[in-house]
Amino acid sequence: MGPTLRDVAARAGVSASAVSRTFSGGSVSAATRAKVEAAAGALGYSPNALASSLTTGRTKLIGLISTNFRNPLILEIFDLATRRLQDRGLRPLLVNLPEDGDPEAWVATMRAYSADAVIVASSTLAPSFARAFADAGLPVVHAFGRASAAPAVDVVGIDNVECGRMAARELLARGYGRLAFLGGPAAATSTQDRMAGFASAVAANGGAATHSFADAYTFDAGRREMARLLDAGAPADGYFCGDDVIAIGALSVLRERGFAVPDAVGVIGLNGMEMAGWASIDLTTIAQPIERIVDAAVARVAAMLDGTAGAVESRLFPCAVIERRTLRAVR
Amino acid sequence: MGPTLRDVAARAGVSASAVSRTFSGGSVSAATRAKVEAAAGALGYSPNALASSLTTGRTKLIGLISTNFRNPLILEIFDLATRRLQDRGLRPLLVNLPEDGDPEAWVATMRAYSADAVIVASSTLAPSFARAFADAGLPVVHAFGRASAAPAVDVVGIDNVECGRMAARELLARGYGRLAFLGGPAAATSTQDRMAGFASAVAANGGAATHSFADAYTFDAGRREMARLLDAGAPADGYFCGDDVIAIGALSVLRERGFAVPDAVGVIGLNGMEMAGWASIDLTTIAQPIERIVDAAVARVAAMLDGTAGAVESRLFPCAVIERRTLRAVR
DNA sequence: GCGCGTCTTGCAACCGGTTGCAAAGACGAT
DNA sequence: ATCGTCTTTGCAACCGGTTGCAAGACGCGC
Repeated sequence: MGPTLRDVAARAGVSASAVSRTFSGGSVSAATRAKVEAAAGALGYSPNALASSLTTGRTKLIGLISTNFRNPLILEIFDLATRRLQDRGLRPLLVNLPEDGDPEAWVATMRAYSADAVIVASSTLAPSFARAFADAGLPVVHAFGRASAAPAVDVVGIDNVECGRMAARELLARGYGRLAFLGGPAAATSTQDRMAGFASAVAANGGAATHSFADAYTFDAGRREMARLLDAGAPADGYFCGDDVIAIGALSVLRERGFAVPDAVGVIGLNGMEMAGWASIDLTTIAQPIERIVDAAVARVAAMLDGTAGAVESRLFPCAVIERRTLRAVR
Repeated sequence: MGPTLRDVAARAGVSASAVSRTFSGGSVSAATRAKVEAAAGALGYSPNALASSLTTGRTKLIGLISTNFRNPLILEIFDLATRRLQDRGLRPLLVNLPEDGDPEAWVATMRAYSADAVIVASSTLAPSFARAFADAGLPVVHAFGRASAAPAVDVVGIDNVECGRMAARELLARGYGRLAFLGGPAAATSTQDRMAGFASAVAANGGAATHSFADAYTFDAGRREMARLLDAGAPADGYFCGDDVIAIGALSVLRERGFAVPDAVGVIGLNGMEMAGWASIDLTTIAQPIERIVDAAVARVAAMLDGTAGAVESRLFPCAVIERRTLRAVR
């Protein structure tokens, strides 16, 4: 399509190697560099990154793989991740993983494009998904993934079990007595971990929590599941929702049906997405430090490419409760 | 890294060409194909798409360039666009365009990666931005862009001027008399067009509309601007907000300050994003047919790659008002 | 002017596929 | 058995850069 390195070489009256070296930081005399740059400028030459990747083995392409393209939280993640990658000269190759996400097809895709590394950004995928990339020799970081004592791949995220406990403590401290976990899809590792932590803390307090699951990370799924719970009778008075969007949906049903929130019924979410703070919503939630997580994930990937990354590790950042108006005051 | 085509050829006892042809749909005998596939399977071979792009000139990489990574609407667009591209075997190379978006750097990036085409998904960027890609010989579609009578690049989107008129008609029909346009950033082409249509329809009715601009497509920016308007006195009673997120922010201030929405003050948004329909928000808005637009943009790109695309064109889809609870009934 | 070390340069091979071309092979008809 | 046609196959050149190597240019001290 455009002019090639040899075109530039011919016009500048130097060899192809000289041109290559001026563009890839090799050692070239000032005179040669000037000639090459003049010729390249005149021709409108720009080096073909893919051709060079053939010999260097580096494409600067980073697979950015995610599910949940419906959850607004992921947009904050994309915004940060793309910025950070771009700042380092890396290019995100975006993958919208279908529900039935078979890793193999995507491993093959990433290999076909010689991605330098892969960031799996998902709190729902099992560790085995990310491991498939590692097994194929692709550097991989699982952002928002489940940590493990003997990790097979790098994980950067939060301690979902601890978040579950934290939610239980908040609800109990405010005198809510009949607690329920209203999670996201049951298959998600984050749902399982949050539920486990929640249940254990409730049990430690001598209580018992019920649990149920919305079938997606959407407002409507949250609404449907809360409506179902209310219709089924014997509702709880303290809900821990495994995601803010679901919490917002659940909240809308509670308010519609005349439950006094937070006095009669309390709701706490998880994620800390921007909309939870919108005036008409005002959801008390456990916020994830998204920026720190994404920064750490990208930094880790960059370190892997430099070869300065150490052993595989799980890095978890602390979450914090953001108090708003869906839980009453501590008694 | 992985095994190469020649490794497979050696193991299968055939030439490299035979392997290449089995994988890229050339004519090969059944016997050879079987041998090659067996060898490839045993070796775990997967073809290097980038190497083949060198000779074929096709990478199946599609630049997906956007601004506004903070507006939830863009997530719906990403979800659809990535799905549609993936369905066609195309790979989105995502670009988060910085504020000071100089096209040249990104044209160079797209050329460096030999992107087959570029989709610019933004209602704020000027036509000249997309044109820079076309000028560099890259097929480009501007989704959500400004149409033109003599288009230089393909545009798929909506008629923002007509949307402005539509908003004015809705407000007037419901008896709101003092109308105001509260747009997004003034530099955005969509803001300018929506305002122009709004002003012209109000003028045609013998009235006059005021206008002002939020400085970003965010809840907070909408809040700030509406608060400023109210503080400045002489507020309007019918607002057309150039974006749903801004409308939701503006609405929150109105409700906080005790204005009766929709009886005393009406608000109509634009976009039709999912959250506008959430129970506690219930924003009347003009919905863009996002799915049709994205489908058309991707289809157009695919046609360009096939060489079946005709002349450059602007394709606009109709918008429709979604009635909710921020405008009173038609009088 | 000479010898030596350092820097710059070009050649040529290579990265991993693709493809035009001609030779080889398969097959049916005569 | 011969001929002609069609298909399959391998060779070798090529896509656009990179890089090891050796030769050439240059500067410096003696």
